[in-house]
Amino acid sequence: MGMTEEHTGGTAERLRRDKERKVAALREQGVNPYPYGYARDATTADCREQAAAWIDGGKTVALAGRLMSQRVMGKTSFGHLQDHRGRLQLFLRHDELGAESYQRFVKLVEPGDHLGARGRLFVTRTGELSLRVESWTLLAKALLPLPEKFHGLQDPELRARQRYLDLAVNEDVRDLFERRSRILRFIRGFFDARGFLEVETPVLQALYGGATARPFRTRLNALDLDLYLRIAEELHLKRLIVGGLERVYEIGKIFRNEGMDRAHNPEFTMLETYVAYWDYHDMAAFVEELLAGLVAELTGSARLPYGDTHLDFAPPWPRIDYFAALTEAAGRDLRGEDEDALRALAAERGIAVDPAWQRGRLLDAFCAKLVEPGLVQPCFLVDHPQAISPLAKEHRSKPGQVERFEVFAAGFELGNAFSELNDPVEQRRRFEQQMGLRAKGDDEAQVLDEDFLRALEVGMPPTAGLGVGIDRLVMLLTGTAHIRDVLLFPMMRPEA
RNA sequence: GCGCCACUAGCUCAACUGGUAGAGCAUCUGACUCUUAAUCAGACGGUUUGGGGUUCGAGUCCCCGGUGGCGUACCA
Repeated sequence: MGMTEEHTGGTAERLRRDKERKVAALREQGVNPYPYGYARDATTADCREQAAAWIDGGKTVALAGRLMSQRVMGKTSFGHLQDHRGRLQLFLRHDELGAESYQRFVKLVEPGDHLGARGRLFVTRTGELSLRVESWTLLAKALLPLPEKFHGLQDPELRARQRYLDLAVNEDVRDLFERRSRILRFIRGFFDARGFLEVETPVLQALYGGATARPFRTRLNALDLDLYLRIAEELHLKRLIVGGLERVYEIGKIFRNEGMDRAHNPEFTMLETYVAYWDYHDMAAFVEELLAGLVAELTGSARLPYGDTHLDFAPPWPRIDYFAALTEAAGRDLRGEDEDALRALAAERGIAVDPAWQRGRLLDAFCAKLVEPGLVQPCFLVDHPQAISPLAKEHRSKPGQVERFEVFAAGFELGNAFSELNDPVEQRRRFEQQMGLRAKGDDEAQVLDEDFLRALEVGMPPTAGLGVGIDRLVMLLTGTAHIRDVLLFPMMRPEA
């Protein structure tokens, strides 16, 4: 054989054994490789901000973080310590730490381990702010290696599956999720400043509604009951308007049992808000202010970089009538066309349609294909057909249309809003219309909800409602092409 | 769903028309008291995604499975 026992197994196994051996050696030296805490008193960012003063004052600081690199040069060593605010170089000398501590750092510590380090700041000959380490403590020993230091972790599958590693080594990923958090914080602040109540409504529901989508099913053993995961927040939030809460919003997970691609994850975050006594014009102005504010928060102006150009969010944005846009894109007015004519035209234009779809959804297929991709600058597509908007109020002057808008930017639908239908008799008729579509095979058509109708019968004031897909908003605001990259833990097939 | 493509060491990647699987980083040993992709010398590490087939011979060609990427369809 010629191989010693020490060298059997793959590299991964050997890397792990080396680290386990180090853990054992540390314990033998009386060092706990997994202690209980560390009295950190500064971050690497604090060090950078206060560098001049702290160097002058000879201030001793205690940092904590993950060792990302290690350069041992005999009796001097360098390394980079990374905390959640950045990195700082560590400088360790044999004659300053003593043989035991120095050798322990050289022999038993590796990139990937968590350390606490105490010392004074100085600037090296090459000009890098560094910590001259006077004492250090192992805070947690890693048993797996970090990815390669120069190329890092690039495989998109590994990055998504092992987001902890991706976050540990890819700074731009940490930065993106900080921006996502800022976006959510800004939104909450915006609503809170205007007297909105943040609420939470059920995810598990006996009936699903509020959107056109297929649900996930689950089961409640205690009540021996089949349940659905919600596909929208709408119907519960409107019950709250009936209850007199007047201004509510919810930011929560929605689940839709449909395709996955770069713009769709089975679970995603939706913002919905409902405001009593507003109509959809009020809501449009509100959306303009919210999104312009968000863009300003992230870029300092109303302009958002987008490809070679930019999107201009300064209000007001154009209002584009649904049928006017459709007529222009299709080259003729589709309002008078019957289903057969629409199907023939779809076939002619290469637009895929489902045989179960009725007129309304056929029209929307044209819109999705011909109109929406061209909506690059922020705008509102307004006054959709009633047939595809069963929860929206009929338009006050356009027969067959409803008071609804969809917000578009970069060819993406960012939000959907309407003057909410609050006539319980008309709402029942619309539900029955939807149930008719279901019976004809459209399994995405909406389900009649008796309790919601009862709520409307108790009386809902005139109300405007809005839904915004947060993940898509984050994609737009951060210039991210794939929804996977704005989700910390995107849906993945289980590992084999 | 469908179509195309990819999968080689822990990570990032090589290996011509089929002919003994390599490198850098990481790891281990040694040298080195201002380095930073440290450097220098040496060593270890592989069922080439799994299974089957063709062939004297398969990382390479064929078939089936797994996972992913991109495109396409629907939904936010």
